[in-house]
Amino acid sequence: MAASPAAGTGGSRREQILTVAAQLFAKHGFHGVSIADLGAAVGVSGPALYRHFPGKEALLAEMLVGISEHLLAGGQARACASDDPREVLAALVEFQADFALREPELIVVQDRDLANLPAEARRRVRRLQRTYVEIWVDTLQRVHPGLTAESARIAAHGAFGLLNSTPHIAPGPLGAGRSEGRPHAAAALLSRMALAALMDLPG
Amino acid sequence: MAASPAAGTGGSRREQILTVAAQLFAKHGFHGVSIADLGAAVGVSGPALYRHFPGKEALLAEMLVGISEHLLAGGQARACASDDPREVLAALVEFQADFALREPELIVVQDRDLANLPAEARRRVRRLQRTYVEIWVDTLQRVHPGLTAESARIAAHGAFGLLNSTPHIAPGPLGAGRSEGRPHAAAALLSRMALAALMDLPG
DNA sequence: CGCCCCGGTTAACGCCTGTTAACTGGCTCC
DNA sequence: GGAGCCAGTTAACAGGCGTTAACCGGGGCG
Repeated sequence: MAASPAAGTGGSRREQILTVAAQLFAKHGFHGVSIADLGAAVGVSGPALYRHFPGKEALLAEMLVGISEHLLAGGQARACASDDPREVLAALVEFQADFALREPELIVVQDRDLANLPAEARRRVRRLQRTYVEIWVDTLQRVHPGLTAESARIAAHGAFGLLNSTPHIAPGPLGAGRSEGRPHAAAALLSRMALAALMDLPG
Repeated sequence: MAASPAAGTGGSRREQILTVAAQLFAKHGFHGVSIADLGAAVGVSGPALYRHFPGKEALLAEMLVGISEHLLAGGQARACASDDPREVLAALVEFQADFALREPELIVVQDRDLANLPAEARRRVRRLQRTYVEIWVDTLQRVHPGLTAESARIAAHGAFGLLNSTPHIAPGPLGAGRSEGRPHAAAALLSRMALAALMDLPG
């Protein structure tokens, strides 16, 4: 009735589609993946996807809005967790690094296919992203009192670029393994770099 | 005869097409721009482009190969310009920052639409990129003797992500103006961040 | 038992796109 | 002044795409 079927798996088909779509979109781009491809990848064929999503763009919208909301929520949680802006900054960096390393496909799709969203969803994602960036800007300005907001914004975007470089790492000894247990060496390295860059700012 | 027509303008139509294509591809993605759109944007209509390029993919190929060659050439020049690895590193950072700030569309297209290249061109671009990265890796290892090649590669990609974040900067006081004369404050800020990150590496 | 909705199928439609064909005005060069 | 190429044009084609329509098996429930 009100509850989704198979609550234990959490509406598995929908989530399976979103997961697979993220991988395919990351590899071939939104327009490079057809509905038929997507269906084939989850084991059904073609128009079956319309039983779960009203259209291809809606699927992308749900994916990108979900990412933005997740990042914003995580950012807000870290921002409220401490009064020391340096601690907050370190937590933000670690959070972003962890996400970027765990979900590189989402990182790729988010900034590559934003333009393919329908206008309304695009505005929504942009707003969420802006709010997330403002958390970083505020924190940076509290760490560096003389820093202008413009400079802080550039620095924040730079840090994102640094931390989100994970998709460019060829799978190898350091970056390898989706194993979530132990701390990744790559995440540690990138976090360290980001903190060094962000602590050295003028002001 | 052997010389291209209008050597003074350097085959202006071809270059105009490439420039406009870069802007459109950066905004809408390779598959999001039709040949007709492209023609309209340069003032001709549709199939006229086939007088200058054998096809849409070939156009993209020429663009991406050109970028990779330009970056590699610039990188090799900086690498040979000094014996002090720190000076080389600083020069590499400045070179990349300058390019990223001057040609943000090319930055976007290069890593977003690599997958849309025909196989042969893609391999060629990948090879050029790998060679460019190796310059950075070598330089980093000379600055930090204990650094492994894997770590250096991750650090290099991270630095690229940081420096290439320029397309995400909303046009504003710091990032504004294609005016090439005075040094951009944004470029200086990003270069400083990148150097701080790269000098702090372990090893 | 029979109803009905959920999630799937295949067939078909219409649009858009890359590409080719056929044709044409103008500029250069002999 | 005519030949020929260069850079355009419009018309047409074939293929692929997102989307819709029509149909159907199966499991839960009254």
